[in-house]
Amino acid sequence: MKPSLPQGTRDFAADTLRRRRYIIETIKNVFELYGFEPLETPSMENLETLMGKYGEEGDKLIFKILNNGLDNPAKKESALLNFEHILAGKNNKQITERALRYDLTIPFARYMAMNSGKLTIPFKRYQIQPVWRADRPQKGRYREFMQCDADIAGTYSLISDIELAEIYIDVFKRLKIEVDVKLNNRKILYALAEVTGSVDNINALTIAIDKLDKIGIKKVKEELASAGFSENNISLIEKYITIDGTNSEKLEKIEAIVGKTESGKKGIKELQFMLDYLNNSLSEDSKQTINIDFTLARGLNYYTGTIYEVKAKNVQMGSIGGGGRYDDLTGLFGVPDMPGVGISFGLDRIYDVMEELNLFPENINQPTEVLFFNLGEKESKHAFKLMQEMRHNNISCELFYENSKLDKQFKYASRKNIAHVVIIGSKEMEEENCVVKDLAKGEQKSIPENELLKYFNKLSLRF
RNA sequence: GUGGUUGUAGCUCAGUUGGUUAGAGCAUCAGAUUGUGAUUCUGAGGGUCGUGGGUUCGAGCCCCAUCAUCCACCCCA
Repeated sequence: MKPSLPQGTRDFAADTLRRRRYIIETIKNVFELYGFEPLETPSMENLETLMGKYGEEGDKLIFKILNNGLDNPAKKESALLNFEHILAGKNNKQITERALRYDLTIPFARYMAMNSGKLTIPFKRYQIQPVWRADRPQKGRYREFMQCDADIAGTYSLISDIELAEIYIDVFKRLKIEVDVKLNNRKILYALAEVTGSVDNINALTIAIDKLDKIGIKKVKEELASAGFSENNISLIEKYITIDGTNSEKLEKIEAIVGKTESGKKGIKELQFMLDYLNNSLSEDSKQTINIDFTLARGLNYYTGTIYEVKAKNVQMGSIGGGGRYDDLTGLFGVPDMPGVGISFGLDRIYDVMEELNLFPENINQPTEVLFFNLGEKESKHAFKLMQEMRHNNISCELFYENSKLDKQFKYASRKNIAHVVIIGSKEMEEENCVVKDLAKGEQKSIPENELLKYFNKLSLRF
């Protein structure tokens, strides 16, 4: 059998993994700075936990797990019958009742619903785990990818929404990625639907305007027309989506369009509140990265208030983060009145962006620091003891396993990017010293054995 | 889910309108030299041409299917 990987999945070798961990650590550190606590949930959920939460398209992209025991001959007939339901596009518990998680928000909601009595409310959790989607892979899109989520559940306070925006800014500043953090509010989108009499058709409306920066105003209008919007409404929508200026100018202009409806008023007020806080706390630089964008819609249909989306500048890539406020997430699981707000970082896309823009620090790899050469039986035994002493003092070392020719041992060191080699041959053993060579500089010196540890400690190779 | 691209040695690729034993560079391994490495020289191994069918006297090349890849759409991180 020829080994291969399932579509859209990847192995990660050391170099990649170290860089991924660098990003994860950065995100994790910021999450913890803001008081979030870690949580992990199983890779699979009951199918009914996930179905219907991500819209029709989303349901199709959920990886479903086939039940065991379907090959039981005694149940063949009912299995065939049940499979008919699957073919008809319906789910059937007898065939599949579990699925791989599609995101981290719904599992979190499920967890909240199951533990609402025990948790300290508001509950702030972060979760960094892979998710799976049965999408066709393409640039920046994988079937297995890592999400890094932070959610706050149990408060309507917009301070939590504001904190999440700050987290986006902090993380990307630390990673040195220039970003555009887009902000909108679902209530404003809803208000637009109201004033254009398309509340029932809000999905078509949001999908169309969300595409503005991709397909342009003309095509958006065409799409609206074919979705049945009247000319009057289309020109109103055009006014809406072409609003420009500074953030506060945008808020002023939107007033004229949706300011008369209840939800419009509310949405504007909420955004205004957030902006006031952000303008007060952010540095001048960071203020520029926050941008109100009324065309931002986001597909997930459980959002009800603030919505976020982050795009990297100077690179062609889908959004590298997104999130929003949902005022009733656990309601679906029988626990009412549990509002929340959350954001997600797309690790894999962040990685791709950093790779493309060359943003990873040089010294991110922490290979072995010292390689002890193997120059024979007695010599290696002696070297081994010295090496263990170094290891116990947190210096990562290796001893070459075979007594091979020196050039082979040198090659191993340079291929593994090991900075120093220690050579102990019979001469050195007699004289109780060793030769330390810096491979990058090509310099070497003789050091007494008992000063070896001190020597490397001084170099303080770790960062 | 729809459409297209690509798949030849460990890696990057070449391979004429179908025509004998499928090539190169790099890498690998062995040997030649030095108790001190990215140099040089010599030699070697390694491919059921993604997989399975078909057309043909003959297929790496043509046809079909399938798997994977990259990309666009849909949607999304």
